[in-house]
Formats: sequence, C-alpha cells, structure tokens
Amino acid sequence: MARKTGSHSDITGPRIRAAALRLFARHGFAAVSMRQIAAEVGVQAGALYLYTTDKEALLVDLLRGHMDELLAAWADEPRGQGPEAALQSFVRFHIRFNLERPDAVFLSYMELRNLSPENFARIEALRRSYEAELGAILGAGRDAGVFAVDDVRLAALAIIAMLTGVTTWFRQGGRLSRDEVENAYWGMVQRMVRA
Amino acid sequence: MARKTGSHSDITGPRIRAAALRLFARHGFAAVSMRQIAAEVGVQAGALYLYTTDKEALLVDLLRGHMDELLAAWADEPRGQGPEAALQSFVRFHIRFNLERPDAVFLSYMELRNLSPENFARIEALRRSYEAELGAILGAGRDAGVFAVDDVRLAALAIIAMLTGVTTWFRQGGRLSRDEVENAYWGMVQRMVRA
DNA sequence: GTCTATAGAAAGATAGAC
DNA sequence: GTCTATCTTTCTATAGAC
Repeated sequence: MARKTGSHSDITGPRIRAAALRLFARHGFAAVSMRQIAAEVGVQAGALYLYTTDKEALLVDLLRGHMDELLAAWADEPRGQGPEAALQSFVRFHIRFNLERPDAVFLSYMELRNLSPENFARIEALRRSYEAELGAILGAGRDAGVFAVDDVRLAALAIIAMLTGVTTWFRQGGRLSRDEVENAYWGMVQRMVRA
Repeated sequence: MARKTGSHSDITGPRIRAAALRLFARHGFAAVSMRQIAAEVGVQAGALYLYTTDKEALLVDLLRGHMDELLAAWADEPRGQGPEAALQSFVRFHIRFNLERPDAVFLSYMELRNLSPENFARIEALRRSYEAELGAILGAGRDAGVFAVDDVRLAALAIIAMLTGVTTWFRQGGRLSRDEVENAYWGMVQRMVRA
C-alpha cells in the first residue's frame, strides 16, 4: 500500500524529540520556540501539535525517557560478584552512559524547574531510585566489611555528582580517552570507600 | 540636601541584580521577563534600562560578580600550614561559600550558554583559575609525598564537582547540618587523596 | 529616577484547506 | 500528516511626561 507523501508519523515523532532535546539543552527550554524545533525537523510549527499536546509535554517526555532508559540500562548491566565488582560496574556504567547522552544529562539537571509539581515529583522519584542503587552497593560493601562508608546516602550523592561532572568537561579527542577517565575515576572512588 | 522622592539609584541597582538572580535561577534566563524583574523590585520595566543596557548584560554582571567574589573570598580565606591543611580549608570553604549562594551557583553552571563567546570565555577563564587553585594544593601535596594523586587536574575537577553537588540537595534543617556535611565531605576527600 | 504608553517583533496554540 | 493563516498574548526596548 503506497503511503501518501508527507505522511511520516513513525519518523517525525522521534525526530521532533531529538531536535527538541538538542535545542533545549543548547539554549534552554524557554529560549527555544516551537517554530525553531519545527524548522530543525523540516515541518511547520503547527505540525508539532500532532505529536505533543504542548511544549511542556515535550520536555516531560524527554526527561522521563532519559530516566527510564538510565534505570533500564543499569538493570541490564552485567556486574561482577561482590560489592567491589558491583561498584566498579556502577562507576564505569555511569560515566559511559552519561557521556553518550550529554544533552539529556544536562537537561535532566537544568530543566526540572520547568515541570509541574506532579511531573517534577515523578522524575525526582526515578532519580532517587537510581541513587538508591548505588546506596545499596555501598551498604552491602560496608556490611561485608570491604567498604568504610560513614553515611551511605551521602556517599552515593557525592560519588554520583563526581561522576556526572565528567560530562561538563570531557571532549572526544581530548587529553584523556574515555577509558582512561573511567580508570581514573574508578581509582578515586575506590580510595574513597575502601576499608 | 533632601533627595527627590523616587530617586534610589544606590538601592535599586543591587535590588535589580538580586531579583534577577533569584528569578533567573528559579525559572531560567529566557523564561524571565524584564517585567517580572521590575515587578519584583517594585518599579516599571522601563526603569530597568537605567541600570543595564539589556537583559544579557544583567546576566553577565551576575556571573562575573559571582566568580569574582568566589576568587576574592578564597584569596582571603585563612588556610593552615601545609597541603593537608590547605586542602581541608578548600573543601570547607567551597561547601560553605556555595551553600550561601545556591542561586548564583546554579546560574553559573546553567546559563553560560546564554553568553556571547567573548563573555563566555571570560567567565570560563575565571572558573579555570579557581580549579587551578585546588590543583596547586593537590600538586604541592603530591610533591611533598602526603597525597597520592595520579592526575592533579582530573582530581581537582572530580573534587569540585563532588563538593558543588551539595547545593543540589542540601536543605537547612534537614537530616544533616552544614558542619556535619563539611566534615563528611572532608573525610571522603581525605581518603580519596591520602598517600 | 521613575512613570505611562507604545512600537515592533515574536511567541504558543488553533482552524481549516489539501 | 502537513501546510498556511491567524488569533491572542507577551516580549524587549524606547520615547517622552513628570
């Protein structure tokens, strides 16, 4: 069955989200107009409203999607036996995952404030459950006597902030490769928690 | 000499910057209108242009001012003898300084993208010189044999990201006091770099 | 120094043709 | 599914009165 020209619902939707992500991260949610997004995709502004009820829904979709992906990817991530191996997996996973999505990471930290309270609470809950994953690893290690961590929740926040910070300065082709950065951070985290 | 009523140039300027800082941090640079800022100060929108040439100049002033204050405050900060004491001073200083200015910290990480290239470069240079302060401490400690740090620049970035992260979750009256947070982070940093 | 008024541009969102 | 056209609101910035 030949498709009408100009009918691309299965392609246009993702392209809209991709363009919105890039532009929101680059210029800020409020600074980007629906017309700009449409132009990037190659459609008219009115056509966007076939894919989103309004501008905020577009942002929510992006943030929700990012957090869902993060949690799903970590759930699928192979991790070795024991807390030490799990911690190493987490450190490497977090750096790698975030470096592959700098725009989404930036957006997730910056534009939470543009959400309605309900949407904000939903995203926050996802973020906290991710932090709890690291907290569980640290807690298990402390109970097993391999980690010395005074405050598991605090340490989890500190480590995640430290790791996420990589996205603000890392550049492909820079002084250090991604693997070297992973190794260096794993070393620092290790020294930080080792009993 | 009695002053004309309605003449408050020495007061209105700072109040405009304070209102702009609060609103930009809360809602984003592009999301805030000059009318909103004016309303917060209690003047009409037109009056703002007596204090700033345009909206971006207001943002630049805030970011420049924050970085200048940060560097000046660190320069004035008493630090003990030796790298270990200096590092402890830095850790406590950074947490304290940033917790006192959560809006400015948020703005400084977020709205750099709204600056012209020249203004961006100027702010970036200030930020790098602050990072270099920590780098110098770490380097001195390594040379003295009290710190084990593979990559001084990387460690400085990691530590700063970790410390700055406190501003995203710390709440006055929460589970931990500011002093407890300072102590905990100093402990983690110490373990991370100690030889 | 601040006000009112407004010029001129651009925004989000919708309606209806194709 | 997309386009053109448009309604309505809001924006930055300026001009001129007080």
